[in-house]
Amino acid sequence: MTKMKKNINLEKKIRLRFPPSPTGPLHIGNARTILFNYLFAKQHNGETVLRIEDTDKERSKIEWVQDIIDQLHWLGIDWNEGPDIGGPHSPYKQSQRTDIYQTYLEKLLAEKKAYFCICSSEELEGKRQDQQSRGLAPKYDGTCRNKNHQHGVIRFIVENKKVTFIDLIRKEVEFDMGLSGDIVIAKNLQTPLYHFTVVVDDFLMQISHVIRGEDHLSNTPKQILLQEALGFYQPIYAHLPLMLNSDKSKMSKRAGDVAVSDYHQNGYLPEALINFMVLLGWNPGTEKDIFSLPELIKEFSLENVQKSGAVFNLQKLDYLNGYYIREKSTSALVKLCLPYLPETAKDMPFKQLEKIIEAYQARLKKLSEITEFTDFFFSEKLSYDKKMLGWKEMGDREVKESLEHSAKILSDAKKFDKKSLEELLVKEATAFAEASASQGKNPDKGKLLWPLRVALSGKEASASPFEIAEILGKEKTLTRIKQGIDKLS
RNA sequence: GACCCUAUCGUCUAGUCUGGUCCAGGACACAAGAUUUUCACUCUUGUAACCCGGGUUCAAAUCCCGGUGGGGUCGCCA
Repeated sequence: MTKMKKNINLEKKIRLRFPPSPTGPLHIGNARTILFNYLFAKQHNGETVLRIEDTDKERSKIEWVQDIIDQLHWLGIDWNEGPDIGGPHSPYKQSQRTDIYQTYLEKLLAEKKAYFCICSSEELEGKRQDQQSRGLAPKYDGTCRNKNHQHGVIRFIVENKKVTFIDLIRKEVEFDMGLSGDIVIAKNLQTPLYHFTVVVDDFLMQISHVIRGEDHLSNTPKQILLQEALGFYQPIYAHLPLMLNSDKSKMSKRAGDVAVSDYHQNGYLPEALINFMVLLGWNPGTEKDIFSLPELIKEFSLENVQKSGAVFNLQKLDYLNGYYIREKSTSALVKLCLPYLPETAKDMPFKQLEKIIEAYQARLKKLSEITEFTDFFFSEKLSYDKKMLGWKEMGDREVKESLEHSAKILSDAKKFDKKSLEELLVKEATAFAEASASQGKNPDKGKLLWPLRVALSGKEASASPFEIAEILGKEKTLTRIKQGIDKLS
């Protein structure tokens, strides 16, 4: 199909992993990485594994595991194996795999490929600062390497050699590991650390491709050395460009909305978020820019992934969200908007709610905006300044006449649906403008329609008076016009 | 600081491999106009970029060299 396919080892099953760390709610950058993994796996008929990387006991919390699962489901992303559904490589939480890691840790120790180190944090920190101040790369000096200690943290002996690997996005990358000291792979036999658990699990879970953020690029050679020491195969790597703040710094360091749940709660649609995230670093090579998840599975390609970081641009997300909101059926949108509507909305007939939502569908960028847009449908008394009732240069007297005229024609109206009301009011508005215009050539329909609309909505901007009047019904419409008139006298 | 990655409109990007069709295309944002009682939608138009300096070539956004900028990593976090 694509050139990409030829690079893939077809003898091995395509298996990708989603490895979030439950130290907080699912991060948008992580979600994007998972999305790319998901698309790649699906496209190649591969399998996906959700693996919870919770080796840091202090920072990991079960509630975040649930958030990760919930938000991924909300986005429409699923997996073949995971802590929630089990699978042949259970368990899928690293905190439950301590025995497995211990076996491999002992193997490394026995083969003298790792050793115990008793250097204190303070000592290490002092040496690090000293090295930095002398312009050297901070690296462990190997004090404990041949001391044969029987306790302490476990360090892996990093060979002094060059490690080269192929990255699917960046081609060949080379690191001189002589620049790196021996790395700590476990605090003790029961407490393994990231580099070690990743390598062991990727092997045991038979992961074929590791697609992750560029921040892991310089971690890769360490993990490759670990794979070699353990006799594991090497997965195929692809490092994605990072998601950036507007100041171009790494997005994970930003304060503000970085959790998928934030976007979820603020009324963004999963379709919009998916479409937005994939466009941050990937392009289809065509001018198409609207993609559903199934389309992405077909068209995604690692070859079209950008090499440099991408700034997170909220305006584009808003645009996409507005687009997908407009694409929704009205009834579907009502259900989505319900959480943002007052309690009383639940007592309202569904048909009525549909009319309200329909009137605002094109104006919505986020579901949450529906609250403010439509609050006047759910309150009895409107509070607005009487000055707002006047259109352009109209004085109080003129506004009052206008509203009284509207009240009269509306109370006489036989039909109260928006189409009939529009016909009736546009005709009347034209006549009203012509009658009151002393010298104006173009009848300004605003003279009748603006005061009416403001009296009904209490807002500078709203849906048309025809739509609002239909939804309000005759009685309420006339009451509001009366309330408007009362403000003027 | 060392190492690694990277560099096209304000932002996301196409084009770079295989130099000419690119006085650089699309999208968001912005501006103007049309429609319109308002806002929004929709439509039309516009502003706006090849990091810098050399070189190769008839010709460079595209190839080469050298700078510079940005990012990441250097943890008993992941």
